[in-house]
Amino acid sequence: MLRMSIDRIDLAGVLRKTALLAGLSQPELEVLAARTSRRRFSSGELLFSEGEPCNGLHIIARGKVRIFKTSVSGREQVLAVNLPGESVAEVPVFDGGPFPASASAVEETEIAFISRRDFQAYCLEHPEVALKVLSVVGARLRRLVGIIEELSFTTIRQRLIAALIKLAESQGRKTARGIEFQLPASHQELANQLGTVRELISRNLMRLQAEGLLDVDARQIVVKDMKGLTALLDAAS
Amino acid sequence: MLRMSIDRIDLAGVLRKTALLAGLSQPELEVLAARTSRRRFSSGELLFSEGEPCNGLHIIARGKVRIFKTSVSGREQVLAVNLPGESVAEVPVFDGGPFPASASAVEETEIAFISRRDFQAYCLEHPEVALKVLSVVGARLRRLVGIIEELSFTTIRQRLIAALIKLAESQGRKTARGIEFQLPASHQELANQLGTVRELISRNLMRLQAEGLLDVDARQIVVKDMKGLTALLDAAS
DNA sequence: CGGGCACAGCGACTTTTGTCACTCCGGGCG
DNA sequence: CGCCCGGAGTGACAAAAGTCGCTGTGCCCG
Repeated sequence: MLRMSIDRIDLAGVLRKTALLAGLSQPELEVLAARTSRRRFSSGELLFSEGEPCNGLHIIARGKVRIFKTSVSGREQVLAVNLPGESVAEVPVFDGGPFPASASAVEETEIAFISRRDFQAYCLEHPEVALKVLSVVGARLRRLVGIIEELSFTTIRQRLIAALIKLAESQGRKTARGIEFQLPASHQELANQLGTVRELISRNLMRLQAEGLLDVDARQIVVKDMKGLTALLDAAS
Repeated sequence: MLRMSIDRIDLAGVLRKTALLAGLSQPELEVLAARTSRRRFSSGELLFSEGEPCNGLHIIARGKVRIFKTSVSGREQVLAVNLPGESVAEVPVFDGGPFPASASAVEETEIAFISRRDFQAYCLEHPEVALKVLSVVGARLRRLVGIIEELSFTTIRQRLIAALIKLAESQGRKTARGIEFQLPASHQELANQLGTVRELISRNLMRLQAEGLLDVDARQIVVKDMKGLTALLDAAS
């Protein structure tokens, strides 16, 4: 019983931190929390698979979730990676259709789960929440359009360069040798995110190294010539 | 004055037929219609361009609208083609951001336009409309995911075959020679929709003809071997 | 400590895709 | 009538992407 109540309080705290529900009062959060269940997933585990029916909203309380499509030949294309406070699969909650993609936990992950009916009902009573959902879905849609743009207009080399620049800016430490950082994932996973295969990541990294722009040592990257790198992006070949 | 009132009635009729607003009562439609303005676009004209701020919802009363991205090198990727009764650019209306893509009229087109503030306010008063918007946006998102899947996993040949099959099923007439139909657009436009260039459409059509699956005569297509065609799709190389 | 495994590097190809530069054809129009 | 134009077919390439098959290298685990 005590255990139960601790869970509840905890859940309300989680819900308060989600973009979707930010700004709701404590009592309102409690109401939702009471209707929320927890689910735990270990690293690599599937939250759900493409095509399955969806019966509720997933909110990430802890961990990291990867949304992706799988091809018949086993290739994957990552559509998004979501962090705590973000929600997953908002769309099928509202249009009643199946999941458009699969989701897996990248690390040990905890999910707060609200059933479709409860959340829909809640939105009807709180139209401002519906509008929040709409803007979250909007952000998702913009990212998808961005992915399409990349896939359709750029080469893998350019996508890789863009990803490296983004990483350098967000994670990089300046050292005497240049801007240093670690690749956040295996080549395989990077390939999945950029829409290609492992080998091309490897090759293109080597090529950039040969051109003197990078130093690559396993996952450790040193950007030696940031200017040159960004220049390659603008030069749309 | 009479002219004005005819317009109003007409507008309410248009609004009633849109998926977003289906099910609203006549008086409600009138209220919205009163806040709606008309815009006319001739074939090829731009409704708006990617990156511009968005100040309202576009509902297609008549005509056909093409949503697309443009690359620096001038290539285009079509994201959607929308018909009367459908809305365009729902997302930026709600998240306040700029248009994620451009839109042009494919033919003579008439738009009913509702300002952002008016439509948002309306959604707050009628939460069920917000949910409708959500499911329309959801459908859009699903199609984008489909495009990503195609771009990431399939070759142009396969995309073309898929498109031909879809056309054959929706537009085809059975004749002695096979299933006949006309390509709905120029090779250039088809290329824009499949994310490639004109030449590849041409070549791949020729190749399918050489393989005996099709007869191509300018835009006239005769599918001689539907089975063979669908077989090529399933055979994921 | 030996084996299994995930990850990465790499050579040798094959296919696909994209680019250029023409040619051809069928209107429409001055 | 002669010309211009947009749409389409095409050959010759060049580049990018993908496939196979191995090798090497840590690392965990029995």
